[in-house]
Amino acid sequence: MLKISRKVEYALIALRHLQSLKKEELASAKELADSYGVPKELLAKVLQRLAKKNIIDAVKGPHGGYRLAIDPESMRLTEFFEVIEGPMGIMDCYFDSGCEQLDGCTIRTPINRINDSIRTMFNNMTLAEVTH
Amino acid sequence: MLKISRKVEYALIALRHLQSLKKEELASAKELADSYGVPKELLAKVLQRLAKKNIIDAVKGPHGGYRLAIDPESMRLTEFFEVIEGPMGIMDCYFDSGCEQLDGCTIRTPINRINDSIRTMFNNMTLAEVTH
DNA sequence: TTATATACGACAATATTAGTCGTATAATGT
DNA sequence: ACATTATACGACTAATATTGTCGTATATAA
Repeated sequence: MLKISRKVEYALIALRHLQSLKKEELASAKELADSYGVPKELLAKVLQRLAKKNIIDAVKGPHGGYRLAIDPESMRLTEFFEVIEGPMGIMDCYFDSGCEQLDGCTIRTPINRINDSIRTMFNNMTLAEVTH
Repeated sequence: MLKISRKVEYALIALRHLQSLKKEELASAKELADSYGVPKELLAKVLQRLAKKNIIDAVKGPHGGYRLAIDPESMRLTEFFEVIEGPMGIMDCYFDSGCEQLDGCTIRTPINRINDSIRTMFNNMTLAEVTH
């Protein structure tokens, strides 16, 4: 329980690396996967997602790759997590409307407290605090 | 990711209920399971664990059940989680020595930062804050 | 036009979590 | 003594989530 997923882990590792590059310099999924010993295909998917959300820029073709597109200071961790995992996980009770509204929500207050706490915490943390 | 497990959820619900009872009053696994619509067997297991760790008292036989044995103010959430889940989850990087010490730990710093944050947070929260 | 890299969906393998079942043991009341 | 009710506990199965793989399409540089 309360585990950070591999996807997020890989994303953070990759971002950390991209952050260390000179401006305009690129790193490909293959390079990243090789240097950190993580599965290339999976890492690629994560990078694609980050690219789609404009957190990183993607450059196609030979000598292509990725480069940071945002200031990590400017992105909250909650937002970042949700980019990768979609609105789930902790946020179950926030977004999951499959839960029966009636009896349930009195019962769930203790869990909501914890969710709130975690959420607040990650709302107050930026990507930079983790990757720098 | 970062989900609270059902076991923990059930435990919190049960504790919350036990807390509301008069001194010396008991609630059985069956009663609790029925009133909150959770699977009895699973809840029973969780309660047994809490009993084994003296967080609640167990009384056997007809009209038996459980009753709170500690002051919820006195128990940190980390400790509580570990009673139920064992030393795992967030705590992966803390206790899991199966991870290769060498290359790995430079790579994992971002994740460790997050782990630290979560852990610190739950260390500073008591059971009471969640169940009251 | 070939090689390299991203983009993306479908699928398979694993791991984790959730839930069930059977049986033993203890206590209560008749 | 014995039937009933409740906890204790281990083995097992089912469901779900995560992780990882594969095939194919598309863009681009040389």
